[in-house]
Amino acid sequence: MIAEVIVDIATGETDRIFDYICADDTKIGSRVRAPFGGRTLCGFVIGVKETSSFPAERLKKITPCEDGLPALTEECLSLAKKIARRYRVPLAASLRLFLPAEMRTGKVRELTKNYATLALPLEEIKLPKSAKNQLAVATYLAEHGETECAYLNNLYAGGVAALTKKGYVTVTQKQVLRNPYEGVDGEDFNRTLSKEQASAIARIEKDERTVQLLHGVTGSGKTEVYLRLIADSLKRGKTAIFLVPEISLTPQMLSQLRARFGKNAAILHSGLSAGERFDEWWRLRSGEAKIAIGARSAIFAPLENLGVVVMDEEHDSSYHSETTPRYSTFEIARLRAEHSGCKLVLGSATPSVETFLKAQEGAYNLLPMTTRINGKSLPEITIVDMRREVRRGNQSNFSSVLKEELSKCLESGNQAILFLNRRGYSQTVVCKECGYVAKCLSCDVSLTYHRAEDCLKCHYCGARYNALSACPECGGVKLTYTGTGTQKVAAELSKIFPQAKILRMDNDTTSGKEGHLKILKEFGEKKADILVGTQMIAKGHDFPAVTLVGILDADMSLHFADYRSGERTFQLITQVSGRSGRAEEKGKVVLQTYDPENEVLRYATAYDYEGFYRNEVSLRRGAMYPPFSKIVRVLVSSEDNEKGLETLKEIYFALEEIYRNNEGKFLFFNKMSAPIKKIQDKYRYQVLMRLCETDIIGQIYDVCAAAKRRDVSVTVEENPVNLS
DNA sequence: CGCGCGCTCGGG
DNA sequence: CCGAGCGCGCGA
Repeated sequence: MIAEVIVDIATGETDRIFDYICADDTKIGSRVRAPFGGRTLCGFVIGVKETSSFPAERLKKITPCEDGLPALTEECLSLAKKIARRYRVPLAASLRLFLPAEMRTGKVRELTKNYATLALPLEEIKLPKSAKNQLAVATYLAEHGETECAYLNNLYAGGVAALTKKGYVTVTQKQVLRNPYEGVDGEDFNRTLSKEQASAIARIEKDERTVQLLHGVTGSGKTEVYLRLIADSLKRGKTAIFLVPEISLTPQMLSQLRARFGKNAAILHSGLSAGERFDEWWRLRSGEAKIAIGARSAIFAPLENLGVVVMDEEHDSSYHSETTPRYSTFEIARLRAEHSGCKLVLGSATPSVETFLKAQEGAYNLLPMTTRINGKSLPEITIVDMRREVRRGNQSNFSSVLKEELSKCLESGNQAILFLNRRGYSQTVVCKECGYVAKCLSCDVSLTYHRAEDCLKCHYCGARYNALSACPECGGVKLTYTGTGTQKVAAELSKIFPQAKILRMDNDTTSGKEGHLKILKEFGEKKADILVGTQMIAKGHDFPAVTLVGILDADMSLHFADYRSGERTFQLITQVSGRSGRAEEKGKVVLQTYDPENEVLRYATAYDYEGFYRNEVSLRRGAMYPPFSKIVRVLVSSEDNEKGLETLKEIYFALEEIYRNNEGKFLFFNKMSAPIKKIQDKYRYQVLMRLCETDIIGQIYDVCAAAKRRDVSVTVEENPVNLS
């Protein structure tokens, strides 16, 4: 037999089928070891046939990997082909999405444990009286049967080894699956469904459309709807995928899922060790687990026979892949749902404009959930005009209203969260004499001062520099630190409220993969009174004692030159406000802004999503922004400036030709250097386009694929999330 | 003249 | 992606 093999080298040149001689029982989708140009590579069988057109004497033989099952299902294979075509990546690159990384590197293997059994009946085992441990082991085995060696060795050191040597005990190796959440057991609040929840479920089941949009206010009980749909799917003998944003797989969430679904749920997330992830993946592949839960990559879970796909917080930016292929999780989710003939359920309190428009047009089924489960109203949001504060001589980050509310909150023994609406919060170093700004040598961005370590760091490449005592340009010593960071806010805060315990959460304090969970846990246990942080603290954590949320600079994200800034600001405010008043006491939100008349802020403080949406959609339609067009950026980057420029030019001329031939399909076409001209020593250039007809996107990908060369990376981004 | 490095090509 | 093969530049 001949196997058609894709070797696991993700480059254009090797992106084709290689024929190999294989055993008759070789299965499509299985992993193999393939001799390839002097070395042995991993490969995937994507087809089998009787004969090859390649000269028979040059064909080599593949050997199977002992996986038990083909790693790739037929659906995975056909999806991988679609992805490779859609994003113009080698098939090997799209196949990789479907496998846990540890499977390819071969670093992680099955975990095996040794088990001991008695080789002879206990009566036939003759031991000297002094061999206490051996006697004890033998007796234990006679009573309990097969037992893990590690357990016995712990109790009776050396016993097993001695018995084995004498032939009284046989030891066998067995594969065991690591169980990452063995200890996690939560209560299952098997709540009775509210009328609204029940009707949402009924309407989803009845509707014909693939995509269902649950638009529910914070606290309306969307999660319970998802869990019921997943449980229903299991009852029908089917499987399910449950996607959540990157950071929301909190311990609370996990214990709830564990309690509800037990071992039926496999959890795939970055917090797992490589071995654990490997085993969770195989539990899904083998059918032992039927629900895959995880962030965006869980959409590639090796499940067959899907009954439902759920995408919680549909609007969340973590669903956009940042690495090639830059797939859209939604697109893939819909393909999988369509393939299995099941529903794709999206949920959000603040759906993306694009999704909501589709729902309004009837392409998706819109399911509103407007009442909160606990019957309480949402916290009241007070807008504070910071311009007036400044006019009154208040230069600090805190308005008098916020200070007052903070002290009230602290007095009553409650907790507060202060939110800085900005990423990469920066305190830059500026020389007052010559205007010098400290910049990274590898990236074209200014450095951020970190007080705790007394150093300067680059937030793009992570490089560290010593703190400056004098200006390197003019030698001046009058250096100032501008901008506000969480550090500065926390410091100011402890001056105003010296008795309060303050916790900080941002990229610096959350080193280590579980760093932020630790901080959240501490705060949840009321070990601090105030939590100061960036976006990270906005996501669905439940802190019952929090009764005050302060948004220090609500309009920061409005000033990004990005068509999505209004949408993002609305989502952020809604999400952050949801942190206030989760339990008995009613919560408050103080929103500080320099632009109090801003429409987005007005709609957000009124919790008026539909108002915001109508306003936003008419703005976008007027300006022909997405979803009424598509923004495409081609980003060229290279360490070699000349080579990069050359590639850019080639791409630009080819694209220009497409532009000339399809003028009606373009709204905008421009070549420029990227806003950040250098990142990690790579020079960056871009071509920006806005398309009103998207059928030429394939041609754009083709041009970029053709221009690719050594040492130059070319990426195509559709509606990019950040344009740095 | 010989070796070293950089680029091109092929791999089943 | 990686190794083989070959061309050209430099040093004794």
